[in-house]
Amino acid sequence: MAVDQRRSPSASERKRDPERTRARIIEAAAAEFGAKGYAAARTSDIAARAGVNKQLISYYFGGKEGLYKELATSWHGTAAEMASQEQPLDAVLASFVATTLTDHGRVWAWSNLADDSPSTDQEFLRAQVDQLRDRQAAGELPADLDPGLLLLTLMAAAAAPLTLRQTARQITGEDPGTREFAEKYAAQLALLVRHLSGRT
Amino acid sequence: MAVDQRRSPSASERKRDPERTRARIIEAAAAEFGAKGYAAARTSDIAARAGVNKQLISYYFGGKEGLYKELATSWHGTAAEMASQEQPLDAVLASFVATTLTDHGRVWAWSNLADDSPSTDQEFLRAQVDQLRDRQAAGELPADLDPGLLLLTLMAAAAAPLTLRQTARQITGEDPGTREFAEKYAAQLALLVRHLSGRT
DNA sequence: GATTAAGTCAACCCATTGGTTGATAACGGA
DNA sequence: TCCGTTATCAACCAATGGGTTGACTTAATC
Repeated sequence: MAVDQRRSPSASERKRDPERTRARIIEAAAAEFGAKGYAAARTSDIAARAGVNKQLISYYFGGKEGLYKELATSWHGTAAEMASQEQPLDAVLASFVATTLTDHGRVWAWSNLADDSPSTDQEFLRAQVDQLRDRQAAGELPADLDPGLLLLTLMAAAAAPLTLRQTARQITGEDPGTREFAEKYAAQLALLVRHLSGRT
Repeated sequence: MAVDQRRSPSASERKRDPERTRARIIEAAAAEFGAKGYAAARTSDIAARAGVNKQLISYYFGGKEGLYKELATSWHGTAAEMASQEQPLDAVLASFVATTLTDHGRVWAWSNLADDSPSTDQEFLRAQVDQLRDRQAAGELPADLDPGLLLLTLMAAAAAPLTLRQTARQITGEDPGTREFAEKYAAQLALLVRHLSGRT
């Protein structure tokens, strides 16, 4: 360790780095909460995974619950971006399927079952509903469906490998958590919405 | 309490009734596990809800986990029946939507997220896949879809008010746990599969 | 009626878990 | 270089929660 440490302290070789520590804790929390859900997740496990003393969870986030809330709100920004870009419906569904494989997605699924926190970003949902309405107006989707409920159906369908994880495994015999499965499933969904749009 | 208790002991006015006690505990467990999930559910709450001493959970089921497993397997019989009857697809979906409002359904959803227990009955799933394949052969559903994945999609879609509970609430502004919502949603799904089948 | 078995409960036990404390080390500015 | 602040940690703490113990009560059997 003969490296001069006084200069350029932002490099990765630092003894103390609050930013990095915070980030590591959040990342570890996403993994743990995502894997086991809030109640079953252990703060000591989160700290261990982050490679950090568990007291730092209190120090930075005010405890387990604070950390969870931070996590829940932290990706609202990300979702908002995703909403803005106009893509073919296939692509939207595919990207949604993809996010269900992330830790974020898993936490989202857990939080959807519990009735504690506001899970999804309102902006995102509104934008998506509007987009569906547009597609209906353009004849891309049947006009007699309620766009809100349709969005709900499509999101649930896309999230199936996550929310119905065990069932998916039992039906297909494969692990629904892999990228291959997600791609195959997304392809199937694309096929399905094509049928929906009338063009067989 | 001047009622003669010695005669006809199977009536509801008994001091001790193991059957009833067992049933009450199971019922209470379904409610608690369904509401909060396994990890967050408290055995004392289950006992309290059942109006019974919490030790009886150990006595009858060997503890929290035993109770949970009992619960998980207890409705496999019920599901099997549901599978056998040949109904129009609308009806199948509707009954599936309906079961997502029950405590059973909620527990099922939780157990699907966690990777602990075998959640759904294998028989049931196989039967449903076969049924879908038949419908494809009959031209009722597009033949180019994989029947297994299609079942997954349909189940996920039907379970949306449960698995995407918070999101559903945010999208529609209503409580997705009510019977009215379930009916409205089932109607929407019926409409959707009709579009799928080609007959616009 | 006596004896045994089954059912139920109040009280206690102890491992787990989230959180706190106080000490210590690193960093940055005077 | 010294000092105050910030970051980090090991050890400790209180509460929670699932489980057990032992006593007591009801029901069935002889």
